[in-house]
Amino acid sequence: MNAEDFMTAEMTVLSRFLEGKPNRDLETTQLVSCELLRSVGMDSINCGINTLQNDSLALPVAEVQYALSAWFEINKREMPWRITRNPYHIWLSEIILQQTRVEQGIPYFMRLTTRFPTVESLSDADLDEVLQLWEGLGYYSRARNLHKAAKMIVEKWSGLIPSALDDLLSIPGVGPYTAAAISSIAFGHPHAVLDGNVIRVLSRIFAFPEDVALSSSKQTLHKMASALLDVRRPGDHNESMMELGALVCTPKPDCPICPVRSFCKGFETGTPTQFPVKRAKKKTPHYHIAVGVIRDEEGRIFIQKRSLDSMLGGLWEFPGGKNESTESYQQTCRREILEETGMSVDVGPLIASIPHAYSHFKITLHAYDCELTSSTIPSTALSWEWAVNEQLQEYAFPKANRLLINMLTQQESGTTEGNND
DNA sequence: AAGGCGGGGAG
DNA sequence: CTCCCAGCCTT
Repeated sequence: MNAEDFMTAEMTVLSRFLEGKPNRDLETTQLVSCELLRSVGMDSINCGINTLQNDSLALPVAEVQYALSAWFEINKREMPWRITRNPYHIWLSEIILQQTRVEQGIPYFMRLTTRFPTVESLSDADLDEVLQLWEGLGYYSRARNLHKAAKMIVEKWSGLIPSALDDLLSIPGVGPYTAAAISSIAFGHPHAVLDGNVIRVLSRIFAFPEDVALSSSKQTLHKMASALLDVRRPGDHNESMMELGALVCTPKPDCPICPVRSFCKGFETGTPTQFPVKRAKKKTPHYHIAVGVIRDEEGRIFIQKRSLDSMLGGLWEFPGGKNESTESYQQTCRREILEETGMSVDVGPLIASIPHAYSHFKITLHAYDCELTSSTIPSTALSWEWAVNEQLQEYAFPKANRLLINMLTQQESGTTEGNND
């Protein structure tokens, strides 16, 4: 087909789409080839609902692309990183958005780009400051890798984000998704992204019957995404797939308003929510953590910095640790503080018990008022500080620790200002 | 291939 | 409560 015929075909497809008459049998539309489907085993998979047929799975790619682009232009949300193609901003936004909702990430993007307008300014910063700006966003290895990556980009590429997939993949914190996203959105290179949204959309369109966590499934889904990619506008296409997954093809999908429902096997069979197929995850354990609030003679509070390679690495915390169930929480508190810092304390009254959920376990943080009984200088391998209340705002703390700090601050202001109740 | 790694919003 | 989000890294 020559270019002119292709244009004509596209116009035909578009006008039919706009008339609400998508037509699977248009001979001018590109089809996801049966060869592709066969190569990934989709022609003979019994998904338990019905046996999938090549014909019922073949997608008119041009129609789907038009449906997606038309929907996207009308429905896309405004985001601060959508007003630019500055690769640095695209990179930063993609790191922020890993496992993170757009609404949650926006204020962090604004603060980080304001404080660090360039890769150089980010690479020159202290990791502590980056972590402080990242506090509350979770997955702190992203912040550590971001900082490490900035230094690498300055050294290796003179501060310019590379555009080639292999170069991007060599950057700490940049994996297959992020590399394809930066490459396509910032540089217009034809790489399809495969994230949680795209996996959901594609697994429903194709009624993909296998566990999407398997690497073989990822490969298959990526081939599908690549076959569907609109190489004339890769970035917009990728964003439209993800936006569809975020706004329409959600865990509880709104199929009646979906622009591609007429191409969707999941919709056709009335069982879109059966996809994507995921194995049940095991339930999370619940730990009890006891920590101590220790003040010196000047009323400053003891805090320590978590090891960089640990969970919540680089953040600050109150000393303490996990209860071993053969002991009381007070005993846990005393034992852990001695082990971690070498300081002996008398454990006083309970200040608060704060519940908190992590992704793979739950904790209750029991905080005790502690009295230092040894004059020993803390002999911990970790960094530590005696900090006054105002300073506590300048350190990065995990969520449960931050809640405790807020309670301490409230207590203090309540006693100094006098309680009217 | 499997598990670790945060926090928040939706239902 | 549960689910899951513009995933990456280590083992």
